[in-house]
Amino acid sequence: MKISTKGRYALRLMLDLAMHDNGGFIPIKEIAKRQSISDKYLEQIISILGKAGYVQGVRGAGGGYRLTHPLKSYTVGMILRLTEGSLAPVACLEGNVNTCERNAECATLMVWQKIYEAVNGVVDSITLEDLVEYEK
Amino acid sequence: MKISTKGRYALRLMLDLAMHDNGGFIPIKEIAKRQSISDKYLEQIISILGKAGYVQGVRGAGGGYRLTHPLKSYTVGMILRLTEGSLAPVACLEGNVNTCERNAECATLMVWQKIYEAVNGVVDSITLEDLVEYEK
DNA sequence: CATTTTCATATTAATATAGTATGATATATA
DNA sequence: TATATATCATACTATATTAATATGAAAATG
Repeated sequence: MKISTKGRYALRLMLDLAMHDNGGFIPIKEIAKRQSISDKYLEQIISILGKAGYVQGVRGAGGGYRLTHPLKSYTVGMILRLTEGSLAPVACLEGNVNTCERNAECATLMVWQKIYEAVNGVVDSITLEDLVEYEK
Repeated sequence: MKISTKGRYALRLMLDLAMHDNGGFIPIKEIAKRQSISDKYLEQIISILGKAGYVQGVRGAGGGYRLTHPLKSYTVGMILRLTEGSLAPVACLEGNVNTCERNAECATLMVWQKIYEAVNGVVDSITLEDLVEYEK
């Protein structure tokens, strides 16, 4: 039941971009240094965020990344789901297809559903704006 | 953010014991067959439950396992924590020692704490009795 | 054209997961 | 007492995932 470094770093990355946003572009190396995370690993992670349109990257000297939307439009859930994949505690709650044929009689499924809803409730109710506010 | 087979099987195992409780001992093989789980793997899992006193095992012909306490005294949280370990979404929320020196300034920690509390809230509020009721 | 930075992909070490496999020990029953 | 049944205890293993590292191409700036 752990969030991997990928999701954790992605959140710290987005929060770092939010905290240091001055309209310009922030190089990954700066963030990596501030957050004490491998810059090459961060590159991979931010690439996911870039492809989803959460951040914009500009190459070359003076380049870097910046957020593309207002802080309040990023929920923690969006960021974690993008980088971690589904936050469902079991695979049979994922996607469209119900792979497990025991679903109907499965009492434990109720447990996983409730955990799922509880987690979603938390991550979808917190935005980057909240985190920036909190950090100040 | 997945619950492993260990925790999932442990819960199904306990629920199976609860559903088929007739005062006597139920062999692992029976449960394994009903639940379509490897009996040798179940043996390992129930051994953990046995050491914690959640079930009692009796060897030999006519032997097997049975629950040691009333259904309502087993929460899903007890069973999952025992088999999965802590349900904390990040290691720095675990145990007594705060390994991470960033804790004080860490805004993301707030997120993990809230997830942790939400998950605990769910699993500690559901008992085996609830699951048996639900399955009927 | 030299430097900076993103962008893209391949490789790898370490760890965790999900079991199998082997066999000893205890109990009931014939 | 022999046989079958079942727990109990460990050792082993295949596969997948995690958490990076490594290499280098492409683009932009001064």
